[in-house]
Amino acid sequence: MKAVQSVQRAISVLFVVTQSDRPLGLSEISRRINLDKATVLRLLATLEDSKLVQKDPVTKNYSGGTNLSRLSNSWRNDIRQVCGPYIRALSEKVNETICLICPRDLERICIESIPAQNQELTIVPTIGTTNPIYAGASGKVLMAYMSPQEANRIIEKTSLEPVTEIGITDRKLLISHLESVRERGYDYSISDVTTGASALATPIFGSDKQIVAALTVRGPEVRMSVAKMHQMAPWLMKTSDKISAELGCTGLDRARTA
Amino acid sequence: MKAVQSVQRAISVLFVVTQSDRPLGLSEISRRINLDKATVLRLLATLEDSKLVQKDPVTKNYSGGTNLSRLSNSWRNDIRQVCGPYIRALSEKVNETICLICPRDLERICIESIPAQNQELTIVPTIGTTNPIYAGASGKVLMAYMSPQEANRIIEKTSLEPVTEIGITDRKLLISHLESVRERGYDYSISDVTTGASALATPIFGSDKQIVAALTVRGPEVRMSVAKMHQMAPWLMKTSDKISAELGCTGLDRARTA
DNA sequence: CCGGCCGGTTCATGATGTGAAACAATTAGT
DNA sequence: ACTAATTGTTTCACATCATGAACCGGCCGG
Repeated sequence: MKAVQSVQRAISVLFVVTQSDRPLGLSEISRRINLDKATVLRLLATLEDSKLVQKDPVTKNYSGGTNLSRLSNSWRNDIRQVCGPYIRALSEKVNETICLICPRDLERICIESIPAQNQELTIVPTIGTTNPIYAGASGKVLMAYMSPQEANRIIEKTSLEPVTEIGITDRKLLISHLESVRERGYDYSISDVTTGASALATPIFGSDKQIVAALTVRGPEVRMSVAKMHQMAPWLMKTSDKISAELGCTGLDRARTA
Repeated sequence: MKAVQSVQRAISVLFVVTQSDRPLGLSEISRRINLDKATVLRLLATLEDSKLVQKDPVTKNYSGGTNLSRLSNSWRNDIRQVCGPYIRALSEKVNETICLICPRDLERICIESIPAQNQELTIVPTIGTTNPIYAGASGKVLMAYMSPQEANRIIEKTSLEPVTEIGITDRKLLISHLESVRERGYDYSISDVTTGASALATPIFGSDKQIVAALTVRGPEVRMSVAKMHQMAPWLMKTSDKISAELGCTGLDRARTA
C-alpha cells in the first residue's frame, strides 16, 4: 500500500516536536528529520492551523499544541478514572508505590503512578516513562496475556537486551516463563529494570477480555522480598480483578480466587 | 501561509477516528469529511503505518493507535505528577472532589479528578470532560489569568451561552468579573455548570508564569455555601501556590499570602 | 563590517496525491 | 433466491500540489 509522503513527513515532524521536552526551532527540526526548511515550515504551518503544534510568537519555536489532547485515547482516561480509587486504597494498604503500565508497541509505558507515602527509601517512576516491554514484572504480565501472535512478533522483533545485568535474554526461556506467569496469575521480579528494586504485577483486562494494563507495586528489595511479594500477590490480584470487572470484563476463566 | 492539503485531510481523518467512541469504517469516515474513499483509504494507511490509528483486521474498522500516547503532551503528565501528592492531601482536608482543569481552545477540560471520600452526595466529574471555558469558577480563573488578547479572542468568538440558567452572558460583565477574580486570587460559583453544585478554583502557574491549569474543589451547594468557600479559599490558594512553585514559577507578584 | 546562523519567501519542476470508475465481497431488501 | 445496495480495495490518467534549491532580510558574535 502506497503511503502519502507529505503526511508521513508531517507525522515525523509532529513526533519530533511533541517528544522533545523543550520547544524546537525550524532549522533544528528540519535537521533532525533531514528535510528542507521550506518543507518543514509548510508542514509546521499546517499542524499549527489545526493546533497540533503551537509557535511561540516571539522565539518562533514550536511545541505541542492544545488539540493534542483531542487525540489522547479516551479509554486511557477511562482506565485511569476507574483505577483511581482502587489503587489509592491499595497504595495505603501496601504502602509502596503503585503503577499502571500499558503496552505500547515494543515498549511498556507508565500511565499512572502513586508514590509510597511515609517512606524514606522509595521508587518514584514518572508517568510517561518507557521501558522495553519484556523487562520487569509488569512487562512479563503484559506479554503473558496478550495474543500469542502479538507476543511472538515482539519476541522476534526485539533484541531482548536486558536493561540491567539480570533479565531473561533467551527466547525459549522467556516463552516458558510467560507460561508460568499465566498459571500463577501474577509475576514478580527483582532488579530486573532497576537494580535494588522489586516489582510485583497483575493483569487488568478490558471488556473484550483483552489485557489493557498491568497493575504494579514497586519497592526496594529490602522491603519487598520474594516471600513478601508472594504474600502481597493475592491483594494485588483482588484489586486488579475488581478493576477488570468494573471495566466490563466478565467471567475470568483463570482460577484466581483460590 | 499555504497549508499542505493532504496533511490537513489526514488530520481531519485522525480527529474523526480518535474522537469517535466506536471504531469507524472507511465509508463512514469518508462520508463525514466529504472525501473520496480512495483518498481516505490512503490517508488511513499512512496513519496506520505510524500507528496513529489501527485497523481491526476482521471488521476493517479503524480506531486510535498505540502511538497516540507518544503525542500526549508531556507537560500534562508532569503537572499531574507534581500535583498528585498535593491534591490528595487537599482532598483529605476538604473532603470534596478535587479537579484539575486545563484550557483547551474555547473549552476547559478536566485532566485529573479525585472524588470525595466517604460522601454519599458528591460530584463525580470524569477526566476528559469538557465545558465552555467561560463556564464555572475554574473557567473564570483560567480566563482571568490568561493573556488579555487570548481572553478577548475567546470572548469575541464564543456565544457565552450559559450551560445552566445561571451564568454570565454579558461580555462587559464577564470582563469586569475577571478583573475582580484577579484581585481576589480565586473564584467561586454556584450552579454555574451543574445545578446544585458549587465550585471554588485557584490558578496554577507554570515556569513562565503563564497559567497552566485551575485547581478546583467541587461539591454540593448544601456543603459548600458561599461562606464555606471563602473559608476554604486560603487552603486552595496555598496548595496551588505550592504547586506553581514546584512547577518552577517563582515570585508571584500577587498579594496572596495575606 | 563581515560571516554564519536564523526564520521566511519565491518559483520552476515534476513527482505525487487525486478521484472517477471498475472490482470483488458482503449485506440488506423483498 | 435473486437482486440491489453497501462495503473495502485496486487501478490509472491527469494535473494539482508538494517540493527544495536558491534567495532574502534580520540577528548575533567576532
